[in-house]
Order: sequence, then structure tokens, then C-alpha cells
Amino acid sequence: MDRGDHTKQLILDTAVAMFHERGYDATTMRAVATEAGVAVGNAYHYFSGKDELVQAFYGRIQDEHRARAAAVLRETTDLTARLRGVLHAGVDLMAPHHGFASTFARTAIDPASPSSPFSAQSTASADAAVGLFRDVVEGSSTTVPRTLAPELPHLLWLAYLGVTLFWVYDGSPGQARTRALIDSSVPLIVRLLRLARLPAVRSVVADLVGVVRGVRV
Amino acid sequence: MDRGDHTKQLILDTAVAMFHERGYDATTMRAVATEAGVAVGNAYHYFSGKDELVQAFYGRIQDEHRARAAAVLRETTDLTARLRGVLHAGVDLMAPHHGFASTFARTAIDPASPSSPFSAQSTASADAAVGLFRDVVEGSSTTVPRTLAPELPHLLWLAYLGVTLFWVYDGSPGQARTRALIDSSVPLIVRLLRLARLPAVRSVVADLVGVVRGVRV
DNA sequence: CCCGGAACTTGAACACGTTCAACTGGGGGG
DNA sequence: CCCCCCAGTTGAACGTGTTCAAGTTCCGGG
Repeated sequence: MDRGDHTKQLILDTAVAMFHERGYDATTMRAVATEAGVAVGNAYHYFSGKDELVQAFYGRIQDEHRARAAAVLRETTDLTARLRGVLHAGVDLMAPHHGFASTFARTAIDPASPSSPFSAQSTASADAAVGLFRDVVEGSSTTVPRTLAPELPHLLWLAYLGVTLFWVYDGSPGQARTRALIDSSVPLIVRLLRLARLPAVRSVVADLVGVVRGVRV
Repeated sequence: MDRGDHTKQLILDTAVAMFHERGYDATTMRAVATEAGVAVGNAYHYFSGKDELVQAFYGRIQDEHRARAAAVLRETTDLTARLRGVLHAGVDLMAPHHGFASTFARTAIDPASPSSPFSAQSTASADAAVGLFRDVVEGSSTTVPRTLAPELPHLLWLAYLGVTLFWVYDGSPGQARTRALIDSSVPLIVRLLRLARLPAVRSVVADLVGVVRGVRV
């Protein structure tokens, strides 16, 4: 633990508090530095830019999500409940921060940004996320068709990203529509998995797996 | 035609040229104004900000896409060919601008931005796009299941947005992977439409339609 | 011919994110 | 005990997007 770690946390906490109070754009680096009692240049000693403050904050949420998801997975082996629980846990955690969610989406969408889910810098956290959905599936009482099994965790991760994107756009009170989306689409996904066993559907699923495999980097 | 329309076009043309030469960030409003032979304030008289230059440029591409798509639809009634043709036309048009595509994605992803596909300002162009996919389906020789028909154009538009997002991330030469994605997923979509008639699949489709209807604004 | 106003044009000024050369202080080697 | 080193810290300075009060040009009506 270096000398400056306390300062770093202080700056981050101050920034997050101000993001909530005023929003991202209205929070200036000067104001964050002043409020935290440091010089503006010092903030840049710990964070390479304003974006990185948001990234660091999102990193905290991801850690917390993994922890809460693990708790959910300990409770049940029902696939629907597991998937639903993990997705809801994510939405629960992000809910207080919906106000500046669009800011994070804006930087995350840029393929060149380190905070993009598909960037080299995010490989570790992306792998962790895919691993989480692997746990969701493998620890469940539902057996997944062989052809689909290897791709399913990655597919569910993409679905989670999609839900997150929907959440960003969701202006309904308490993001109720995102909750509704999860509650209606999770059972649907599980039903689709059962359907994938039908002979008539199988070859389509095989092709679908091929497409998804092609999308992977 | 107002007095200043020529100036407006000149500024936009200059900006687009400079975006290609130097990229978005390295193109300053001062440089655009100087190069176009106007004062910086004048550029702001015609465009409310740097974003709007990109938006205006994208508007041009959308118009061109509609025109080329119409040409494709005149040629064939085969649904696969129609859908494939319309998607490829879009990728063809955007191809020369892949370099600063991420810039556009960055502003378009913000729900508060006028250039977001889901914003109030984009309603007209979104309706036009959904209408385009309605033409794709209705002018084809394939008959679509009744339950699915009302939602299909909107669904295909969302798929198109997805393809566009994939294209933004596609670093392969000539965005070949996006082409491959289109070529493999379009026949898959058409097969899924046929599959939707199976009694065992029907109720799932009904639920799927319900989810999609819930996603709509 | 003149005048009023609207469209158009100007560039200095502002606040911002970011950089960087200079400074400080405390801990470890001589 | 001293000195040196470097992580930690400073704030002025740079270039940016954007604003705005002030000018200029142009057209239509009196």
C-alpha cells in the first residue's frame, strides 16, 4: 500500500459524489480536485483522465456484482432463477447510478477506449463475466444441448450487455421496464433451450452457433 | 433556398474531408472554419456543435441508403436476397468512413443526444428505416406468420442496428467479418421465420413477440 | 432613394480537460 | 548525521469546444 492510495480513494469518492449531485458534464476536474483538497494536477497523477474516474467506479460495481451473483448461485439450482437473479443483481447495483449511465455507455462504446467490453484491457473482466455465466449454466439442474453448451455462456454475456444497454435507455421509473424485460425474457431463453432439442430446430441451432462463433474475436 | 445554404454545405464538406484526413479529434472547429474560409462563430451559426457536423453527414448517408435500398428491392422478390441486399448496401455506403465510425457511435449511443436512433428528433428517420424493412418483407414472396408480421419490420431494424454496431467494432480488412455476419445470419433469419410456423414453436414466438412489443417505446 | 429588420458574419472571451516543469518532504544508504 | 532520490504534489499554461455582443450585408416596403 503506497503512500498515495488514500489520496486516490479520496479523489474517486469525491468524484463519484459530485457525479451524483451534478452529473458528469457539470463535474469539472478542478471542482473534484478542490473538493478533495488536492491540486488538479494531482488528480491526473492518479487517474489518466476524467474517463478513468468513471472506469474505476464501474470496476467497483463489477466486483460487487460478482460477489452478489455468487450469493444468488448458492441459493438455487433452477436455471431460470439463477439467470434472473444474476441479471437483477446487476440492475440493482447500477440503479442508483442511472443518472450518469449514459456517460459510461458513451465511453464504453468506443472500441478504442480501454473501458470497452471488447478491448484488450477488458479481457480479464470480460473473461470473468463469461465465467460467471458459465457458473450460472453449469451449476443448474437444466442440461444444455451439447452443440449449444460451449457457446451459451458467451451468448448469455452478450445478452447481459444487451440488457445493460436497454437499461441505459430505460427512462421508466425505477427502470421498471428493464425488470420486466428480464422477467419476460429469461423464461423465454430457458424455453428456447428446451426447444433446441427438437429435430426440426437442431440444424438451425447449429447454424446459429456458427454465427455466434464467427462473432467472437 | 436561403442565402447561407452554400456556406453550410461548404462547411460540412470541409469538415468531412478533414475528418477523413486527420480523424475526428484532430479536426478542430477552428481548422474547419479557417479551411472553409469562415469565422469559427459562423460555423456555429449553421451547426449547433461539432457533433452536428457528424450528424449531418450521417443524414446524407441515410438518404443515399434509402435510394440504393429501393433499387435493390426493385430487382428481386426473394426475401433472403432483399434483406441481404439492403444490409450490404448499408455497409457499402459506410465503408469509406469506418475510420471515424466510433465517433458517431459514441454520440449516437447517448440517449440524450439528438442523433440517438431512439431520440424524439430521430423519430422520423427511425420510422423511415422501419418502413424500409416493412417494404423488404411485404414486397417479398415469403409469407410471414400472422403473429409475427406486425413486429417483424421493427425487429429487422433492430437487427440492422446490431449489424451496424458490429461493423463499428469490426477491425477486419474491408470489414469482411461484417459481410460474413450478414451472409450467414440473413438465411438463418429466413429459416427461423419458417420454423415459427411449427406448433411447438408457436407459443414461444408469441412470447417473443410480447417481449419485443415491451421493448418498443 | 432610404430605412428597418432579419439573416449572416466576426473574433475575442470563457470554461473546460489536460500537460508539464518545478517543488516538497520523508525515508533509506553512506 | 547528511544527502539524495523519487513518489507525491503544485498551479500556471496550452489548445480545445462553445458563446455572445457587436458588426455587416441584403432585401422589401414606404
